[in-house]
Amino acid sequence: MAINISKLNVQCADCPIRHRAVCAKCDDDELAQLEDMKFYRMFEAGQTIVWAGDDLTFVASVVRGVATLGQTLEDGRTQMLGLLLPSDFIGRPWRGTSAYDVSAITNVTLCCFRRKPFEEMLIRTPHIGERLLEMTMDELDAAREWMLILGRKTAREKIASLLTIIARREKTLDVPLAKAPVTIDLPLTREAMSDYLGLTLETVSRQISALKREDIILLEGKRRVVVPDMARLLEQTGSDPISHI
Amino acid sequence: MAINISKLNVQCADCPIRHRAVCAKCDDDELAQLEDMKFYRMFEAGQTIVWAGDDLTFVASVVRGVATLGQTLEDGRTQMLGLLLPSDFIGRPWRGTSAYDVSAITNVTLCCFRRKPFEEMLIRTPHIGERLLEMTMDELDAAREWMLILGRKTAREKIASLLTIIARREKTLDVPLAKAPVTIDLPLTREAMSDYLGLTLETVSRQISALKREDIILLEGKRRVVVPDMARLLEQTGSDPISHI
DNA sequence: CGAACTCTTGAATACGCTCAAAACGCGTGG
DNA sequence: CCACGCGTTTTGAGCGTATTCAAGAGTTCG
Repeated sequence: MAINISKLNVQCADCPIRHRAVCAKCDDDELAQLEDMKFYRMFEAGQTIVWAGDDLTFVASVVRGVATLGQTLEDGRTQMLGLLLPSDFIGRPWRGTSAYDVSAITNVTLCCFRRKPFEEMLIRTPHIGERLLEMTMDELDAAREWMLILGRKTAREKIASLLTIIARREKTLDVPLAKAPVTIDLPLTREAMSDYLGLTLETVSRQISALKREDIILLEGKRRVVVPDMARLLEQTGSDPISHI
Repeated sequence: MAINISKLNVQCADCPIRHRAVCAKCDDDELAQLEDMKFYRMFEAGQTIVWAGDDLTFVASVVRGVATLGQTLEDGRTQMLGLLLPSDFIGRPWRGTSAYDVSAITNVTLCCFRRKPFEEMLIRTPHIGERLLEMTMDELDAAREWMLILGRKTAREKIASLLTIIARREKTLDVPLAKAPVTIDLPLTREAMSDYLGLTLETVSRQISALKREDIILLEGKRRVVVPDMARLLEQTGSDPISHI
């Protein structure tokens, strides 16, 4: 199922996520230990990486590609819980099964560690735990930001919020208040957006059409959005609360 | 504003949350250091502990009482993000301002640490970081569970989910599949429930009335709910996905 | 007893959903 | 190169759930 290239010799030092992933704070010696443990796995767009409830014998960092974290109700309703971009972490130490569905939406490369050895290293290497704590707290903030969006925003505000959040992530530059046009490449189908926002795909489509009709966004193809004036889009988000760094 | 009893001499060894809070893994020596740093603060029901955006110079554990974590949109819409029960942690190390509103809904006692000394201790005391990581991951799971509820569940399912979650927390006993009646003391007003569930208070009231009409729950006063058959209530939750530990 | 809350219930409205059909985009094969 | 098919997206019409607005009942406390 997964293409498993156990020991493809990629040097951690050259790794694109070296300074943002769970290993970010590691010194040379610690990195060497991780280098020794790691193995890569690749998944094709559309493949499922794990199902909720399945055994998960490894933890991993996303090296390349985009994956989604989601949950499904028995009757098929689904809710996306997060986008996993390069450097994001998959799995939970000390837990043997995945609580969530994880799926590759583009081709994905993971840098994996078997869970047990990783847990042991986590105990004896504070640098890893410190970084993992930071990352987990960031995830928690992101999840709570989504709770506000899901619980209290209208369909239009949800769409505008999604666009600004993806824009914010693509350009790590912070809020471009300058009137320069911003281009957003959506890694998501309309359906994936609806799963993220707790809407139907028809509602997503309608709201995007409406934003386009009002010249707040332009479409280049279906998956590329140009925002001529970011400030106007931000007005449509229901205005985020005190922007929490 | 806050009643500040700086050095009320309560021994950590006798503390009701000794084994669940951020200090749970600390040995005697580490505990002595915390003992030395800590100070208590008390807030009365209804008081705000911090506003989103305000400086937060301490971190704290809830010792007694119930507080809420929430966020507010400019136009006044609010979303509750979590309930803070005894042993839960408030604040984020390395961050000087609160991202959220924190309010006491009953009288609350906090065990506080000034942020800087706590951060220093966090670095030199892995036990604290390990426990904080565990707790943060639990919070993240809880937040994601709420995302599913907020995004995909109907009003009735939301109410049933809230009741089962509070029941689950009150009795740390796991799912009482036995047909024994379960009593739930709601620490929340209808409005607080609506803030939690992303509904209006009228909808909350109507759904609770409906569950009562169908004998799925009984009310003893407004704030006490008796569930004669937990299984029947669980059926109303839209059935949680694969119950994740 | 009255004031201030909290909670319940009703009636009308609106927003997003469901069901349905058609347009678009893109790769494959004739 | 065009025809075909499949998946994605758009758009429409009607419906249903939760909201809004409003009034009244139930509690608690000075």
